[in-house]
Amino acid sequence: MRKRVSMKDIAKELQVSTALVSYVLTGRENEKRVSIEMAEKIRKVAKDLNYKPSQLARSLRGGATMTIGLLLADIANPFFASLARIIEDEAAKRGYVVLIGSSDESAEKSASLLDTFIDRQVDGFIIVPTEGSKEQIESLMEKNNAIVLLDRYFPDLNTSHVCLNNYNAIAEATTHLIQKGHNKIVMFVYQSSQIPMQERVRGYVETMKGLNLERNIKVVEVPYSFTKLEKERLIKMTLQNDINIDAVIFANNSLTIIGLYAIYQLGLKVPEEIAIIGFDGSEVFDFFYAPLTYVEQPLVEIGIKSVETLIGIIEGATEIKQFELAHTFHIRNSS
Amino acid sequence: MRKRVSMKDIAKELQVSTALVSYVLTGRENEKRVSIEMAEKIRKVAKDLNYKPSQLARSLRGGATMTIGLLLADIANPFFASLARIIEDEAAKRGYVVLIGSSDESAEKSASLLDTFIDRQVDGFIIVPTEGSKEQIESLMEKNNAIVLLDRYFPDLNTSHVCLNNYNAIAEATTHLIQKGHNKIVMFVYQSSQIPMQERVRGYVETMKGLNLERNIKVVEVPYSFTKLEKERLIKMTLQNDINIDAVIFANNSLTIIGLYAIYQLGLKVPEEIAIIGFDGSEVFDFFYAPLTYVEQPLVEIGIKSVETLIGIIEGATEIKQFELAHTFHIRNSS
DNA sequence: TAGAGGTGCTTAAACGTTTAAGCATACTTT
DNA sequence: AAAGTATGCTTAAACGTTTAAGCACCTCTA
Repeated sequence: MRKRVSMKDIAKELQVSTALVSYVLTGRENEKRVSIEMAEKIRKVAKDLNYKPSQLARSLRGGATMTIGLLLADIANPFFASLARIIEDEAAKRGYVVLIGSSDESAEKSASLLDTFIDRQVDGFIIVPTEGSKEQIESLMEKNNAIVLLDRYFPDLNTSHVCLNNYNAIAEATTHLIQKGHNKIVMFVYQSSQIPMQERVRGYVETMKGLNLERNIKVVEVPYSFTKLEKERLIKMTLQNDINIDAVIFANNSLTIIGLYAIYQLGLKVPEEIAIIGFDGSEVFDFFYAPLTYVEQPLVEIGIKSVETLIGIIEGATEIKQFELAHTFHIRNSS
Repeated sequence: MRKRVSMKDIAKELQVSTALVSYVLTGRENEKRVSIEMAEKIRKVAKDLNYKPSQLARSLRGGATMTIGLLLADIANPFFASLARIIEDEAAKRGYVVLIGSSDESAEKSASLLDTFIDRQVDGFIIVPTEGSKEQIESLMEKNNAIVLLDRYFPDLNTSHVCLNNYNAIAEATTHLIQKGHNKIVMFVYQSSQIPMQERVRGYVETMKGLNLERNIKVVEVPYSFTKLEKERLIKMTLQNDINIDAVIFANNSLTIIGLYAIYQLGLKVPEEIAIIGFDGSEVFDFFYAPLTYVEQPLVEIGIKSVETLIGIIEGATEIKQFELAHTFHIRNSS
């Protein structure tokens, strides 16, 4: 790599100090009373030499790296990939660059990725917290880092967050199924103490209770650590063992897709033998033999709000903002 | 944010020079003849103060940022998302961090993202080049940057690259269809002068010629700029207007998925009325009413090879490495 | 006993910015 | 004519590392 062109080179060329060059190239020539002629000369030489400021030096000196650390569960998961895309675009608009990491829902990986982000001195964090990462978040908070939690949060941690109103989403789905005449509804969720799952369960449970279907409540907890095949088997067994089940709600995207494999293999008629409600949307939902009714999250809004909020904090905002955004419910053939 | 702990703090604490601290903490205490006792003390204080080196300062001084710029077409596309995941993991293993950008196949966005990468002084680039970005790559090459092209390349540019052996992949697919008794095979590709598309077309055309089916050759070029709906419409019209068509090959992932929507809407029986071969795999392929026969790319191998090659170049390798990796052909119900 | 060599440390510059402080010089004002 | 102020620039330190060069001091060898 050829030697970088630095302010020093421009300064030398014009026999002036680097201070002057800095003033002009950061657009503070008026404030710093640089003569118009000199400003022009500096800009010209900068252009001629194809000068590019070193973000590195700027960051070292100024403290800000204009970098955001984004910790997701898995970037290969379409839900997070889309979110990442939106966040990157939004961040780029504001001059920020995004470092992405995938925790795979492991607290260990989460810790190690957060450490990397710290080493890189990111200005702020957007985090989809995994189970068991509460202490990590707390430790970041103690050090006064800018943080926005995404998709999930810890109720006893006073952080900004952006997520879905999970209760409402599932409550509407449950109500819809009941109105359609289903009442033996089973819900598949990930075994998780995290708020979103809890809220989704609550949305289901309370709605069932409210319509006097308490005795029909059935929540199946699928361990996240299961392989795809094990999850599929658990779903199949559940549906086979209780033939009264006439509807299922899958509490998230990957469970929905795995669930579809299970139902497909069981050869169940949808929605006659079983109605299905999925989560987050996917092309798969369109191609399943009964196009799926599903809950859609407002991805764009979630992405933009999280970046906005984070940059707000980075720039000094102290107010804690907690967004619970509204879902969209798409009714199609599976219910 | 609390003030950072720097080497200076450690040095002050022990009344020594920062040089000594640096020698110890970068593990060169022997080489630099630091006494064992002193080394121990320094390590202890570093730990007590929870010292974290500043990558920023290190980079500024040393030149290397331990950062890779990864330019994709679109991170929200599952193919690229999976690739990104593999590349990140592989890079992380070697101490590198990855900056990701999505060009949307636009040369302008590509230029602007590459500029961002340059500003951030990435040590190397992994690039899925878009049409019209040849000059950008050339300009990077002139400045002696470490570059690996991914998925595509420019034949007259002497860069390292990692991609699929596209010719073989489509040749096998074509042969398979013909063996199954299809001979009016149409291929849908993106309008693109890029090598991979050209090679895929060549794989189809030469195979057809080789089996005396020259007059049946039909390649439909879909403009990338079309909306999803326009693409779908073009595919539908093609299949409706020529009722002799008995098989289709979709030359990439997104065309396959859009094509499936089209075929689904036309209500064609698969493979009786039309056989289908898809590209890259997707859960959708499993749920289509005839699970799809498709060409799979060796994602993991592609990802790892590209990182390996790039880091090789960063570390001084001058040899140009060009990989054309082998596909896997999955035969299922659609053909 | 002088020189060679080893040991354990320090000094100071360098990477490329930003920025507070200061210094001439010229022009106004009273 | 002295004081004030505006103009246009420079100086030098700072951010947190790395590293070449050098300085004492000690021990060995011939």
